[in-house]
Amino acid sequence: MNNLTHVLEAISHPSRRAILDRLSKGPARVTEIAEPFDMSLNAVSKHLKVLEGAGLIHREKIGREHFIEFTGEPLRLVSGWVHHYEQFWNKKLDRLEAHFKEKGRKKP
Amino acid sequence: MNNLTHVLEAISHPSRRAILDRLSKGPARVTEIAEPFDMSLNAVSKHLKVLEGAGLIHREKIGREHFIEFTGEPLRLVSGWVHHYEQFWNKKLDRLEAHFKEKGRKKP
DNA sequence: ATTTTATTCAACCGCCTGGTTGAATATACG
DNA sequence: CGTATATTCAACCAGGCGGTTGAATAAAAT
Repeated sequence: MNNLTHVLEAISHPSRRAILDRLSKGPARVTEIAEPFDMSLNAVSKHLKVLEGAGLIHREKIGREHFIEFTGEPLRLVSGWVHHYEQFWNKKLDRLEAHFKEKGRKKP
Repeated sequence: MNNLTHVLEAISHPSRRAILDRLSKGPARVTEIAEPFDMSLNAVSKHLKVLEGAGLIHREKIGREHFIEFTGEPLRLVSGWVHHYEQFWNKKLDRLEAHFKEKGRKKP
């Protein structure tokens, strides 16, 4: 499974997006991250593992505490993928026009 | 479940992204879409239903044939979501700087 | 009218996911 | 030392996902 798939699967879960949102405001320990959620610490720990697997967070262990830091770079993949389709909603282009624009041809 | 979640789940599967890629080049019937894939027609039909549920395709039934057309607009949601995080990989900003930029404060 | 074609529906299956609880591990604190 | 804290590991479970096959439906073709 490629990296884009990993990243998309990771961010497709609302709780994981919420975790990323939290982390985008600064690093935090696992317990801190889990605190506002209505689920067990273990569940959050699992979500963090998924995010880590997608490269969206980085973990620094200091003593018994794990400091989790957001790593936005993999989202570049998502941005790149979706960018290909921007022509389909920008400028009210219809599908066919977008197609020809894509191919670099003149409009029919 | 909100719409962004629907869209992200839909595009997180490689086969569905491949289907979207195909459809971005022009509409097609279900059988045509399924042809290049190494899976049953039924499986493709299910994938199309997921994409339809996310609003990423539109279906026009003409006789017994279903013409499937790509609808890029829901990808706007993805673009918008990921846009929030662009600062984390653009301009080599580190996390903290990005944080302060986000808040509109001066750098420390 | 019969047959072929396009598509979905329904049931089934194996596997993964997202959650739980309880134990294990490792570090910090008294 | 013994105990409390931070985190993960392991086992379990319900439910959904992605796939299959076979039947149903509807339209076209002969």
